[in-house]
Amino acid sequence: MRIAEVAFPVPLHTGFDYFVRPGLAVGPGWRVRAEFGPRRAVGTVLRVYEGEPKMKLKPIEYALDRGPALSEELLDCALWLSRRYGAPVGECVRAVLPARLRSLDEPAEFAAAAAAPVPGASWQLTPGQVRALELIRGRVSERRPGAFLLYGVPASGKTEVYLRLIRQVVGEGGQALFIVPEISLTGPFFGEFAASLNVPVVLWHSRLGDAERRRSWLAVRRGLVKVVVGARSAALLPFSSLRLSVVDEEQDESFKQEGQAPNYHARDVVLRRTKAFGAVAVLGSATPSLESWVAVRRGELELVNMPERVSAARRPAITLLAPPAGRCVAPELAEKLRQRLERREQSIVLVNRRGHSTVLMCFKCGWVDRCASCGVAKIQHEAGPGAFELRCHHCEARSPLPERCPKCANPVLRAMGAGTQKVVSELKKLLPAARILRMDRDTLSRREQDRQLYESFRAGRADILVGTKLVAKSFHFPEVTLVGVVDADAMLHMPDFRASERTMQLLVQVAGRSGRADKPGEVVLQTLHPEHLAVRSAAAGDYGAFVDAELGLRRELGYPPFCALVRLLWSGKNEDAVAAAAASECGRLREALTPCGHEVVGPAPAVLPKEGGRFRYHALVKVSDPEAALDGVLARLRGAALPASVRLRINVDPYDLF
DNA sequence: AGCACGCCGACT
DNA sequence: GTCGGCGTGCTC
Repeated sequence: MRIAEVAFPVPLHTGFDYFVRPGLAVGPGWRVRAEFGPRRAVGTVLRVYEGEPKMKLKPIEYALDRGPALSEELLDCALWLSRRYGAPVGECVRAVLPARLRSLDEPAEFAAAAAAPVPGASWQLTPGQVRALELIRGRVSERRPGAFLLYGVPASGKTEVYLRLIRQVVGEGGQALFIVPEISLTGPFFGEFAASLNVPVVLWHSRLGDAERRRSWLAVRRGLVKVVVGARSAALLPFSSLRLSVVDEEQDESFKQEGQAPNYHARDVVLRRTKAFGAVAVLGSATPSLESWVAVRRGELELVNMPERVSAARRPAITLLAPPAGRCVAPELAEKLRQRLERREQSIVLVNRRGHSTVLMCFKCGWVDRCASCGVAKIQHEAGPGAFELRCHHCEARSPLPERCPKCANPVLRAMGAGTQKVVSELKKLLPAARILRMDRDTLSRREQDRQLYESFRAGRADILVGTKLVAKSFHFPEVTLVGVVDADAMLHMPDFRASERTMQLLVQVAGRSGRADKPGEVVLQTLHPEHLAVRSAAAGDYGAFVDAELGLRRELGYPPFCALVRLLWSGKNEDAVAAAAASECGRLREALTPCGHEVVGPAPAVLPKEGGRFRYHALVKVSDPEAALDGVLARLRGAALPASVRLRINVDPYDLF
């Protein structure tokens, strides 16, 4: 009897066997409809085999299409996602299929956004660019697979290298994938980039509507689309003739999908799929992730160095300052801002937090207002001129500012620290003539405002841009000659082993915004920890020294990239049941894994202790030898029995440890 | 995730 | 009496 194993889009780790009627054409990757429990559902065939079933099988009713919806390569990718990230197969299959795919027989013509022709770049390439292009181009045209880490200091012209490689591949008829961070935020700015490619480009990100998503997906599958510029999910598109993949800012955390299974990392998916196509992958960064450095040492990535900045651009001068008491901006920084104002040059001020200030606290009893549904401290926001409210930065719930402590009635409630709003109002007082723009998640939440904001700053209609780390992204503001960081060490104190790496990368990136053109740039970092490795190396512009030292620390402490982490998150409405399930499972895991040299940390209430009325407990498994042991650990976790009221989420290589 | 089944509270 | 709440269990 012919049997088909079918995956359904449900959070279950198994496929389900169905009887295949003689004469029914189905195979791996085909979409089929069948009875699934009390309902009928569309599933995807994982494999077809000949066998005698142990139980009575239901039949497949029919196939939705006349061929497979998923190529062998893409189905294989879905199965790999499931294994690598411990995610239910059906959800992995769903992740590589567009929502509401009706049929595969839609019209074949496809007009991608037309690109305005741009004169070919004629400027002189740096020796680094020439070397990089020779090496990678050769590999592309010889059709030899390869994976490169393009390590280029800020302003070394990585984008020009990407563009030339993409044009080459398109000229040879192949497909190119270009993945960039946060395209849903920066998407509006990519028009000019797409135009400079001079070929039809498809933008792929999470804000696309169903119809456009479906059309683009099918066009990529048919090979009608040659270039995709997209967010992380573009790594899961159904390429037919992929020849080149580029991941820009490869260290960026937005490439890791958190929150929803499968918790994949687009960088890893790209590397695997590009290899499957025998194609060339390029990971580019001025501040590569420690994972990629280790991959270079292991020979999995080839390092390509671009140490020179293009044209006359020089590295900005960097000054360290102690943060001033009682205010946000030190007099020295204020003075430098004033000088820029006089010279009609622009400045960027980075603040790590949106809102007005940090936690609101009662100075008598220590009471802190926490969000009822998330359990985290609320942040003070300026709702209007001089009017304040509290906001939960997790769920965005708002509440009025209490006049006195609800616990001890003490009227003295104080908010510490500084957010973007407070820095803006302080700067307005210090520099009344300055035209100041603010850019953070709050200002970008209003549609189209982001583009206006960006354009008015670039057009010189403002003098100072105050913002969160969004301002560190690769926008080009040629008139910026000063970058100030109000709280350079804000992230260092996060209880997270990546705190140092994140700080270093952010500081290098934001410093790179200063002095790009012929005007020399300057950077001021306000920090209480000028001696800290991340701050010191950022100030010295020595990423290599940072990487060496930090890798030493990671190895010593047994953190990635020298082990794999698996974060386990149990949640449920009954806190006792959640805690008990977490404890017993951790006990069993510890018993099984400790003898193998792995470590189980926890369980403990999650840093975000509640979400949507569900209590959360978490634990961390450190897998010391991921190559050999990760599969086994994940298999053990999948098999774990749980009470029905408790849900377990598995996150492999987590970035979110809260 | 759906969806059914089952066992307790306030309605016509 | 039964409509409906959501805890529990199952899906080839």
